[in-house]
Amino acid sequence: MSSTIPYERQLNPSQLEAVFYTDSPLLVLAGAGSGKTRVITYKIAYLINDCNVDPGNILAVTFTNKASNEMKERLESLLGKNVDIWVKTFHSAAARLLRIMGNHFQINSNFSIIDQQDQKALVRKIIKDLKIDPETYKPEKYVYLIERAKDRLLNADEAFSEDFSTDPVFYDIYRIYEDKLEKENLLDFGDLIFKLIKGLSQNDRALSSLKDRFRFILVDEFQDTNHAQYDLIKKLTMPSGRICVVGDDDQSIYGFRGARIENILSFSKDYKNAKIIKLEENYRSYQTILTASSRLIDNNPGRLGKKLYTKKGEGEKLQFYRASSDYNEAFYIAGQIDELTGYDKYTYSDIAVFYRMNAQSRIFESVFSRMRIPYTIIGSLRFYERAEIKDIISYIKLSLNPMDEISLRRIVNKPPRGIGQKTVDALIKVTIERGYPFYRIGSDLDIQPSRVALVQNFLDFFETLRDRVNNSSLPQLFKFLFDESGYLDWLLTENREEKARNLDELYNAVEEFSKNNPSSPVSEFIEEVSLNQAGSDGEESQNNRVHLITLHNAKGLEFPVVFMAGMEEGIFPHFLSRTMHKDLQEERRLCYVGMTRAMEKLYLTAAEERKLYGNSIKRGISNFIFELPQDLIILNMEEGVEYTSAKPRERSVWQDSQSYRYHQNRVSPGLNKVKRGPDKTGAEMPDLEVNCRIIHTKFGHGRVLSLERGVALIQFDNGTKIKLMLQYSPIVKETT
DNA sequence: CCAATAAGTGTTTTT
DNA sequence: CACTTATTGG
Repeated sequence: MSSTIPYERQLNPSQLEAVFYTDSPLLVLAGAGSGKTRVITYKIAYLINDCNVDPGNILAVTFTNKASNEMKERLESLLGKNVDIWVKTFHSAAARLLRIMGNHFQINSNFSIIDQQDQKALVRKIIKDLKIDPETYKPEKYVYLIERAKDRLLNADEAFSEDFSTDPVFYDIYRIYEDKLEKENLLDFGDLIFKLIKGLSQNDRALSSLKDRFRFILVDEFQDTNHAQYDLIKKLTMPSGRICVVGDDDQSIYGFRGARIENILSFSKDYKNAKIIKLEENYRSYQTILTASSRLIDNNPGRLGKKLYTKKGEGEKLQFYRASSDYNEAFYIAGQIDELTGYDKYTYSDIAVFYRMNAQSRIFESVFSRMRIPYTIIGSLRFYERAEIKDIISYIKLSLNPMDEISLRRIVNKPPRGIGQKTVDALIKVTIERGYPFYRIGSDLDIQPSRVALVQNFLDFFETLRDRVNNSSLPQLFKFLFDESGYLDWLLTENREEKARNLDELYNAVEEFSKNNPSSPVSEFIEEVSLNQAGSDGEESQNNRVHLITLHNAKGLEFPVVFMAGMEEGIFPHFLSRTMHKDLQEERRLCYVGMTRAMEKLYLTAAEERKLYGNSIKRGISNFIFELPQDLIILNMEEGVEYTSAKPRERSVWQDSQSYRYHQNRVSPGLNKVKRGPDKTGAEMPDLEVNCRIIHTKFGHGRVLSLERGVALIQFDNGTKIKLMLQYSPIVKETT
């Protein structure tokens, strides 16, 4: 091959086959760590470089914005030049297309995009307006149903005739919801795909021009596509068949959001001449990690089945640790991190702690900062979901789309302007009745005389803002908004300095964006913000920190050392995974995903008692632990803590788990006692004094009673008095 | 209309 | 626990 890219040197035979194969639709079944992103990237490069495909004719779909940025970067370094190619998420691609061609199918192209918070608020309002009880008719439930209906390409009427839900109220709510969005020119996430498909199926010309434009489509993380997304793909690639999808049925973890693992199975039915290539060589983990995780995932029925192998060798056994409390669990992990970074070759950034829910990150934050372990939280408090950020963004959304009631309500009285509920209601009523943007409404507005001037003030400000939106640079616009709206002053007088700091960060993001996209209009920034729920990057560049991250967010990443915390029945697998969408299997896949992120060392930890939402609850060890090959696990635990599975009451939850039966009352024989590594040497003795408060990894909080010759007598808060040799004890001084 | 306080509530994962 | 929503009194 006369190519400038050394494919043969950088890809194995199966990968090469996948990259070069273009004769028919291609499904690449790529196991964890088998280089699937690499395959997609090289394939795109191959198409451009060696097959003379115009980059503009390629559409590559990724699962997150982060992934798409990464892929773009890799691609550019591979081709050695900037390429104008669409590497986007389904949602951002659809949004962009709707902006461009929406006018062909009755979509006003300055629609704004609402997020889940807004959806929920809107549905709650609808429920209240219907005068039914939000207790029994929970907004979350209806948001969920509406989203699923949209995935299935059903509007309210269609859902009704298809008998989509057994709940009759749902159809009323959905209908009103649809109506509201339509009137206010708003689209939710599901609409982006849904409306595009609808438009395309009613407009042949638009469809064929799009097919002509995207002559080759590649989809990453195919197992996480929903019905609508797959439908869109089919619309665009049938009958041409120029499509390549890459996925792994074992890593499908977004079923709760409509992802259909079956899409992988359907692929070769839908595309009759599809070719399937499996990638089974893993380049990431040692064999032990692969063996253990395969055993776990084997418990899922109906898998396509892959046998991952590695040439990296056996590696170490997994470690399991059970602490008495969540607090001690965090301390144990902190202690291990100390050792790993002290004696071993590891740096902080080699290490990640995974957990099931964001709420679990708190305890690590407090323990790590006390133990001076640098950390960064990925994706938790999502930046663009913070109230102050949404407020500012809403001002701009409103100026771009003055019919946006949600945004208007949001900001009309922030900061306080003397415009209350009644006045806003009147304002909106007229807006909707007349169909005019509200700012054109003059004196015929039915409000208290004392409010007229106040409303006028607001409208005047808003006029100026609209002018700025059109005529100022992005940074200027935001500066204007911060200052002239009175928002920043309001925050400062209210003593919300942290929020003010967040606005600074927003300003940085704005500057960054306008530097990278000098010619982009404001609306593009807003769109990026609306679709990029993941939030403030930039933190990512902070070097050498332990990553704290949810299992869902961990997909696609890898770390030399991984801790999976909270391996408790009810936490992971989460107890709601049964009621909401009875999917223990998905939880198991999530566990599999977590485990296969680890390259060298994998620690699983659990607490006997854990505080969640205010009260402490005791839970058994996750059944996932018992599904692993026990001979590949080194067991450690705090004294007095047992290696047992869930309590009977909790266990009844898992009637549907094939495995629970085997583990009833299982108690491990001959455990290792708490094993402390060769840790703290004399060099690192804590500097304590009599009476100071300390924290001990194992025993918790206490106070120093006496000190002599490196031995401290400590009174622990739980009543026990113990003499400890400082040199060997996991003690730190309490710093609060 | 608004700020402060009380009450209550729901507890996963995210484009 | 931490957050949102409802109520009250100014």
